[in-house]
Amino acid sequence: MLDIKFICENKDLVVLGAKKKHIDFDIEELLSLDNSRRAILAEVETMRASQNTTATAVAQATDSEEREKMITASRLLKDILQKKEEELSLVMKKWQGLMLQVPNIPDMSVPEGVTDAENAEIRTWGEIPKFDFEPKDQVTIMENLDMVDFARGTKVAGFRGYFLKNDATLLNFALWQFVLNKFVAKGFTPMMVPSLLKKEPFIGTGFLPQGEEDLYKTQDGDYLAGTGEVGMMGYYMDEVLKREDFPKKFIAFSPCFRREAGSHGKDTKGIVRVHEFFKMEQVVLCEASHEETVKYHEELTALSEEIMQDLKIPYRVVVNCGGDLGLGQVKKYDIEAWVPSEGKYRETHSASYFHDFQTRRLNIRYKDTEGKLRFAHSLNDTALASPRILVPLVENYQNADGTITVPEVLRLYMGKEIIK
RNA sequence: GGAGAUGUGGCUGAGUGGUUGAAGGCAGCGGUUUCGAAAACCGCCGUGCGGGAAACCGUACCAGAGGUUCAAAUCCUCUCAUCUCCGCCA
Repeated sequence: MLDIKFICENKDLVVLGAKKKHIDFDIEELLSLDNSRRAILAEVETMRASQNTTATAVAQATDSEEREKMITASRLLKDILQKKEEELSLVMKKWQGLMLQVPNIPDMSVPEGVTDAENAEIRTWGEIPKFDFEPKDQVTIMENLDMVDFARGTKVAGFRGYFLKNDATLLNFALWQFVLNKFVAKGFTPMMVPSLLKKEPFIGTGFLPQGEEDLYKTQDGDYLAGTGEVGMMGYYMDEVLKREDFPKKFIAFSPCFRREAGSHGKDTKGIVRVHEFFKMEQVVLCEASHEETVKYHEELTALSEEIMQDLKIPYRVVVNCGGDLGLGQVKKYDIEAWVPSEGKYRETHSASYFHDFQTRRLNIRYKDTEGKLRFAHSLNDTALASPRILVPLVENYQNADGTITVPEVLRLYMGKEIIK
């Protein structure tokens, strides 16, 4: 959410921002609604003031006739006031609905574009492996080694269902432990966060109301989160934090659930796109300063890259184009890992910052050096998402005989060097 | 799931319809005193929204949502949370 005062004063910026994100948004409707909101509010408050004055006078009145007169007058005004209040509440509801639709303004450095095809590569890392044999794809490799069971996965869990087995399970736990240790060593607070959540943190983080079709919903009106960011950001909802405690850095582990409503035909084979997976997410809250935000954005991205470098998986970093940004995101980098069987890079990490878009909705504040309450800034970035990460891992590490070499950094946790 | 109790500001704790944004205490901030500190004393000390250049004015907020009333922290209804007991359970 943006500040309504900011929207009023920077109409052109907001319009250009929405355009760059290719999000349809009628600012004139909001601005005119905001005018009526203020006008009606002024009327209501004037009437309330009058009622309050009368109530005080009634309480102090000694003359009973005078008293009755005042009560009658107040009764009359009450009806008019109630009608105005209803009008105000209707306008407010509509106003709030529109306010939730205003997209955050993308950074200057975000490239123009509509889809992820127009994301701009900013760097690559690692050598694309040259196999002296025909490299197999994730499904073949893992099924041959009895690491995954899709047939029973779909039997039990339906479309996109899967079981990880044997060394895939061990590999997964090795990855979690490796990543967790790294982030704890770097001062991040390790968290296990809930995924079954009330709607407020979803609205707060920007996943609702727009993204509802991609969320699973319970019969109690709760939703399942598609990322630990939702629960982690909700953690400090409606709180005032200490400025001295910034930056707050978390590494949040959680199960993630996505309906993949918009991508029915995509990635139907394997474990790239599944309804249920696990993720460690980096989440940072910092002071409301663009410079601070940019600093941490680069830092978080570098940490994700460090994991890929430790794992020695070739990747590239792209800066996402305007059309590929979410409602609240100001700027986003994706890390894409090389997938040999597809001959291209596939997204494994995503690092975004939001300025105070999320914290304003979540009401997460702190006192600045002048004692003024301000909304904090928030950022998040994937540390590791699994099982997707297994795809580039097993494909890049496959051997001619069908075995997989375990990345060096995982051997300690995995207890073996070769998966065969 | 059943029974009961509770929910007031950063904390503690008064307040059962009328000038209560809310006594008192603690914490915090500023000052007097002191070489400095402690103690003591004095003052300040919530947030959102609207208006205003500002001082400030108005309005709303006593878990949340509705209702009764000229007037609600106070009365009524529902919801949520916490605590105690029982049941169930990883």
